Amino acid sequence: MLRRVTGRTVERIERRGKHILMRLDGGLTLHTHLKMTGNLYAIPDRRLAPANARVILELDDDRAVIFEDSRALGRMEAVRSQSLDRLLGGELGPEPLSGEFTVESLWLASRRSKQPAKLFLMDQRRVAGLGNIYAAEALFRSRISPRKRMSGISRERIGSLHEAIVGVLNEALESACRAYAGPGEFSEAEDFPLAVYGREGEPCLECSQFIRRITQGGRSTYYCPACQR
DNA sequence: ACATTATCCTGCACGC
DNA sequence: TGCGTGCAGGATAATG
Repeated sequence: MLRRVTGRTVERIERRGKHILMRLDGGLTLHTHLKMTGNLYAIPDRRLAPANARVILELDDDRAVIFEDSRALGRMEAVRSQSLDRLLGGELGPEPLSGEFTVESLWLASRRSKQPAKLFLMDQRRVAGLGNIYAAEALFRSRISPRKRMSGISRERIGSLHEAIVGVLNEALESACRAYAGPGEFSEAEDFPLAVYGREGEPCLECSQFIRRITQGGRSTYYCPACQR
């Protein structure tokens, strides 16, 4: 598959949700999803490529692009841009930090969804790019129970949910930038302080009630049973 | 039509 | 100490 990218020019690099798109000439796109443990970065000298690299893309100067993925859940594939864009266009919701993600659009989508709030937020067709951690944090901030059926949430709460999503993502982006320590390297304390995620049994920062962990859609959800209704 | 579960894969936290 | 077991995660396929 990577044979198809040899000799191509990278025209530009884009991102849609959690998808990284390297646009190549000839209508091809090198499509990468990092999943949990993937890492993608450029190094100034291809001879410095780490031994555990899954993919090494040698550029025409000395540099190289490295794709690492310790748990191997990530994907990198070369596909026709046209079919990829059609796929992502249909499967991905609005970019949460763009103008198309508004209180109104979230409100409208919420009206026709019976999904529990947590699963709604994790559903990439609803909002692009929200994962387990930030979905839980956004729900905590807007005081919505992760189990709450989406269509049953008030207009006012949807407003604060929208605000919470944007706020959480902006803070996450900020801390990621702060933690950036060179190509492929991030310092400790990568995340901003998390209020609920990973804090099962610890006291809620707002009310001291113990944070609870439940399973939704096969994944852990953390929330405060007192603050979130 | 919907919801739950298995699958991919490996590092890590456990328990004995 | 060292081994084995099981779980975690995002997305999708398969099953109920």
